[in-house]
Formats: sequence, C-alpha cells, structure tokens
Amino acid sequence: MRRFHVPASAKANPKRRRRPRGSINAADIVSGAVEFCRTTPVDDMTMPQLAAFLNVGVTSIYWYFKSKRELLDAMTEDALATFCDSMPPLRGPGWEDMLREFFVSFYTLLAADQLKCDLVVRRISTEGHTRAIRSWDRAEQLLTALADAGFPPSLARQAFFTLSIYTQGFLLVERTGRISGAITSPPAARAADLVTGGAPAAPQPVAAGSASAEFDFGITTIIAGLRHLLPGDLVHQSPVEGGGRR
Amino acid sequence: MRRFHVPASAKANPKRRRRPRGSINAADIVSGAVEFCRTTPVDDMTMPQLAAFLNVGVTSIYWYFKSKRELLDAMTEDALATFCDSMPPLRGPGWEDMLREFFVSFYTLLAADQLKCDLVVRRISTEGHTRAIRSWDRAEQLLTALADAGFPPSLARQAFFTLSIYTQGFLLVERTGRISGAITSPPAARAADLVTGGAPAAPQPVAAGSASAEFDFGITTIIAGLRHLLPGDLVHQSPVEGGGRR
DNA sequence: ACCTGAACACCGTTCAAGT
DNA sequence: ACCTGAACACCGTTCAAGT
Repeated sequence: MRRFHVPASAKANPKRRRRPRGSINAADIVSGAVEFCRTTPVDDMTMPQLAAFLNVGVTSIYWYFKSKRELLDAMTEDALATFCDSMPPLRGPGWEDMLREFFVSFYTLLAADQLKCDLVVRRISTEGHTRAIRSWDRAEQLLTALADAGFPPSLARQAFFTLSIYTQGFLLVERTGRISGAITSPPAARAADLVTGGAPAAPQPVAAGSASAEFDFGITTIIAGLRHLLPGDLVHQSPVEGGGRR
Repeated sequence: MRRFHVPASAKANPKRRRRPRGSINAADIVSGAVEFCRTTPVDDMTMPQLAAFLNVGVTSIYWYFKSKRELLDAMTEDALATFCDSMPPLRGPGWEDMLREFFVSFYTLLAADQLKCDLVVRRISTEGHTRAIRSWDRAEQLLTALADAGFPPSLARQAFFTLSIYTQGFLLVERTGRISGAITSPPAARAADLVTGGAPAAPQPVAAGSASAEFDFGITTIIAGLRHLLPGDLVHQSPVEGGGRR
C-alpha cells in the first residue's frame, strides 16, 4: 500500500540526523578508515561502507577527498609515518648486523600489521628509486654505515635495493597467499602449484615462526653474498669461532 | 517521441544477432580474454567489456564459467602452461650457472609479458610451498642438481625459495611501479618515497637494461651467499680456507 | 543444451540542493 | 562553508525466458 518503494540498501541509516558543520574533518576520516580496516581488508573497503561506519553521508567524504584514490593515499601517508617512527634505531656493531636488524624490523613490523603491509608495500615501489632513500633518514644512515664499511656508494645502494626487494617480495607473497587462502577449484591444482620453492614441512598452514625462519634464511644468504663484494675482500677473516664478525 | 528510453550502454551491440548453438566454448572465451588483455590490463577487464569483445551476451560467459574468478583461474592455468613450456632446459655446467640461468629466464619471460606476469606471479604464492615444486619438472630437476652438488634437500629447497621470492618481488615491484606510474598528488611526495633502495641514476623511467642489471645483481649476490652454505664448504677454496660451520 | 536481455544489488562519483 | 540524498554510469551475477 506504500506509494513509493525505497530499497533498504538505499536509505543510509534513517536514524542518523544531519551532522553539525564542523563535526568531521580529513583527519577523522583517515583515522576512521584506518579503524574500519582493522576489521576489513583495505581492498574490500567501500565508500558507502566507510560512510556508514563514520556515520556520515557518503558525499561528505568527497568534500575532503576528491576520490577514493586520494583517501587511500592519505591513509598510506599515515601508515608510512607511523611505520617509519616504529622502526628501531640502527645499532648492530657491524654493517652485517645493522643490515639484518634493519630488514628484520622492516619485515616484522609489516608482517604484524595487515593494513600497514598492504598500504606501505604497495606504495613503496611506486616511486622513483634514487630519491627514495633521501626521504628516510634511517635508510640514509644505513647507507652511510655501509660506506664506512668500505662499500662504494653504488654498491651500497644496490645491496639495500636487493634486500628491500627480497623483503617486499616475501611480504607480498605472504599476503596474497593469505588472501586467496583456500582456492575453490580442486581440479585446477595441477600446474597451479608452481615455483614457490618449498617450505620446511607444513603442508598448508605455514606457522608464523617458520615463515620468519624462512625470511631469515634469505636475509642471511644475501648478507653472506654481500660480504664477497666488499672491495677489501677480507671476507670473514677467521672461520666462525668468534661467533662471526668481530 | 519514442515510447521507452533504452540507455545506449544497456543494449549490447544491436547489430549482433543471436549466435548459433555451438558457436562459443570455454577455450574460445579464455583465448579471447587473453587477446583482450593484450590491450587492457587484466585488472581492468570487465565481464561486459569482454562479452562485447567476444561478440556474445554477457550471460553466455556464465554458462561456461560460473564466476569471473573462475575465468581468471582458467586464464592463469593457461598462462602457467605456456610459461612452463617456454622455460628453456637447464644447462649450466655447475649448480651456480644452472640457478642463475633458471631465474634469469624466469624473470625475462615474465617481465616481457604483462599479462603472464600478473597472472602467474599472483598465483604462484597462492599454493602451499612444499608440493609446489613437485608439479613442475624443471624445478624438480634443479633441486636434484643442487642435491648432486652437495646441498641437503631442505637447504636446496630454501635456496630455491629465496631466489623465487626475490624474483617474484622484483617482478611485483616493477609491475606496481608501472601501474601507478605517475602519481597524482605532487604534495604527497614526501614520506611517500621510501625504502626502495636506489636505482643507478635514472630518475624515473627505469631503462629495461638497467632493471635487468639490478635484477642480476641480486641473483648473483644470493648465489654467492649460497656458496657458503655448501656443507663441504669449499667456498672458493682459498681465501677462507676453513670456511665456516661444521 | 546453449544463448540471451532484463533486472538486482552494489560501487565510485557527481549534482543540486539544503543549512 | 559544509553536509546531504538522489541520481548516474558502471560492475558482477542471477532470473526467466527464448531457441
């Protein structure tokens, strides 16, 4: 008997009343979106969903961000800032420990935070390479330390780049693995299985500890390889005994 | 004066006439989709767009694939098969050259084919690790060769895994870099630049040759690191003499 | 059995107001 | 100036036929 049909999905929460003028701002939207993504993967975040979560009209978001892309960029900026802040200071006694600790922190921090991982890793590769380091003092310190250890600057940058790619690759592979978790098609499992190498033993559910052990293996291997490229080529001037370098 | 308004977008090409019974099949759809993606990135492929390209009703696709996901899986299966076929046989005289050639081919093949890269790299990480190799004979050959060279099986698998992660990481970073190419917001360029390490000199347009040189650096470094883990530890049998653990 | 347009619930974004 | 619902063009998918 009703005259016009309003589909349930179309009318955003009818209880909500018009908000007063200054009741939201860009920062609130970003932090709200971050909070929303503690529950839902960023890729599934939707403007209407976010608006409902924030208790605003969808259109209001567009007053502060002219597109979803721009909002995501702001979230990324945010994630990047807190990520950089939470990276511990460098402290290894030698360049090898410094490198290892840096990238282990890098990995650990992002592996523990799904949203930060999605945002930061996705963004990281997006910019030019050379000027990248300049904007992050911790990274620049690392390069300086490598230079002090005897690496020519271009070698130091390549070393950093290699470790960075490996770490990002590890995170990305872990992430996409998590997402598409259980693949639907059992008949398609033939060529589908590929390259990925081979985890220790666990067939499917890779334990957190084991993933980290696998990560460490790569870092250790790369650092061992870098040792060879040191111009002085002292390699590791006594076998192991001392527990390694100095 | 027309009685009903049909929006232009809604009526799929009006010239097209109903197709006869057996005029399409799953294989045609997959190969058509692959052809379509020579022009458009997979991520932008749309069911209506694909249908128009194939000159079928959208719904017809759903007769053969019950979802877009399933179609993409079929395309991936396809890409994986031709990718495996085009991997050249192993031939390096030693394990080091074999590893290097394998992963350089891996990289080169996928770097040259946007679609294959998107599909294969995305899929690769999706499956369990251990059984992955078993399904690809070339990979299994490699592991056998590593075993012959003296690597214990679990070490061989970890070595393979590390190189694989690095290669995938490199491809992914290159790919996402290409996609979001020119970022919209110049003011956001601050913390946005991060980690990525530092390409030789080119500010933005990374030359193909330079990317490949960067890739090679990482492969070489990792292989050099692996040399140290050989149990016999002949390393390069002079400077280090005793070598390390055991 | 195979092919199809209309329709549905959703999305990102814009328009044209309301305050 | 800031907040808003209605509307638009699109998407993936399903329905209810047509042949």
